[in-house]
Amino acid sequence: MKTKYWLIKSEPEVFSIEDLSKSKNKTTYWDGVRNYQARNYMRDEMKIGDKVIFYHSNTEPPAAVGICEVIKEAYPDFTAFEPNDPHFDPKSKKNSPTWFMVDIKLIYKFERFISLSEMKKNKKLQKMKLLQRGNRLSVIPITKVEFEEIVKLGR
DNA sequence: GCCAACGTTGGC
DNA sequence: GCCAACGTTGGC
Repeated sequence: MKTKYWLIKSEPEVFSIEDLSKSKNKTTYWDGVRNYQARNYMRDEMKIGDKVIFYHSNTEPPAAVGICEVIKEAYPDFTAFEPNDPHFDPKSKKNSPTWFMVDIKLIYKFERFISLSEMKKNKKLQKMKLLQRGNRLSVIPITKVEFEEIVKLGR
């Protein structure tokens, strides 16, 4: 199975890479994806061993902050079933869930965060969907070249 | 099936 | 805090 590469967004106020670093086994379930396209990527294409850039959105500055690995493939996002959860979705049923999550484990946090503006200036990263206008997806496929370029900058 | 209204995302 | 760009909802 060929390794795929992804970029996932999180608002650090909600869940930051420091939070992940402090989590048990540096592992978390990636809950709360409520967009069909992002869900399809997670549910249908994310496989164990895939590599993931962790990105901080809606903060100053927005930046790539570390790398993770997929350690569990898609299973139902149980937060959609819990009425008190901010991600509750009454349309998602336990016997036919709408929403899915994967588990990711931190590989390491970057020594140097790579800001969005730095990525915009980088020739090798120009085609990333992250940089395209109006992009709002929280799970974005990237290429191996893009992944390795960001890792090189952030190491 | 169209599309206006509304809600959310996320850079700035 | 603003607002452009989207996605979703629901009346018709």
